[in-house]
Amino acid sequence: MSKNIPNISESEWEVMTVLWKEAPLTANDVISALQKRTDWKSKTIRTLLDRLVKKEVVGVNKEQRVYTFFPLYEQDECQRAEAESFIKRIYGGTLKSMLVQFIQEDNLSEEDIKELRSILDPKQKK
Amino acid sequence: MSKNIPNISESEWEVMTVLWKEAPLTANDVISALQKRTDWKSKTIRTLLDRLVKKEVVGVNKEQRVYTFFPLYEQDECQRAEAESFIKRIYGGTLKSMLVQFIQEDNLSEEDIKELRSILDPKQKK
DNA sequence: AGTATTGTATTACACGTGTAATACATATGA
DNA sequence: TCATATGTATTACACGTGTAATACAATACT
Repeated sequence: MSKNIPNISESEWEVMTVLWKEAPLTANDVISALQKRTDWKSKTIRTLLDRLVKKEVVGVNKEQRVYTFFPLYEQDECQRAEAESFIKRIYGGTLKSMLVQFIQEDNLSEEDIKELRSILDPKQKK
Repeated sequence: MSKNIPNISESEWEVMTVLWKEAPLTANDVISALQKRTDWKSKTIRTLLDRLVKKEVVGVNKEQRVYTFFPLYEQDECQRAEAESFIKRIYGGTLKSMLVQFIQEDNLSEEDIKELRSILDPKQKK
């Protein structure tokens, strides 16, 4: 079982996606990447990075004068952790009830449904 | 399109589930219901109720001396709103990628998958 | 009628988060 | 060598949330 992953706030999550795409990166690398998508000031992003380090979600290499940062958890495991707690909180624990709602409320196109079915299919012949 | 639903915090969500199950209820009703599942003090629950009222997620009837409370949004729409923002935040926007992960990581039993497939099926013949 | 009880209203306080600014140290360029 | 730029460290501050406690008002009991 994966250990307890600290909470990652919404803004922090943005930072993580940058590091998950590529790491290690310097603070400036992260700042450049994020400033393409957000209007955060560099100091703000720096704060987020520091908080992630303090939370031990991000590691830092201080051997050079300019530090480099890298994720300490895989994106998958963080997503799974978030998904589990989300589903428990909002749907009482079952992914199924969530899916049911999505389907019933017609938020999925025929296309989507076809795709979902094909994702499920291979599992059949296990 | 459903209007903008205010943010409902984790604890507040607990309160909402009580009101969604049955409403209107007095504060004491809500308190009793929640104290079966949590160890919150009555004052705490009262605060949560008041905050929900202030946020206009819960309505209150003050015609009697003892107020009664009731939800102003359906559970479904709140769930959908949460789900959408969650999926966008964590999975880049597609329910599919979330499902893929769940399936690939073997977090679904054969049973679950069979059920999901049967939920998807009826839609086929639309 | 006076007091205890029970609801409602107001206030509290710490911690996380969003959103930085300021201070400090070191390397770099003039 | 001194000023400047650039990176890191520290500090700030408001708002939401978790978690209540205290104050106030009206009813109910003695």
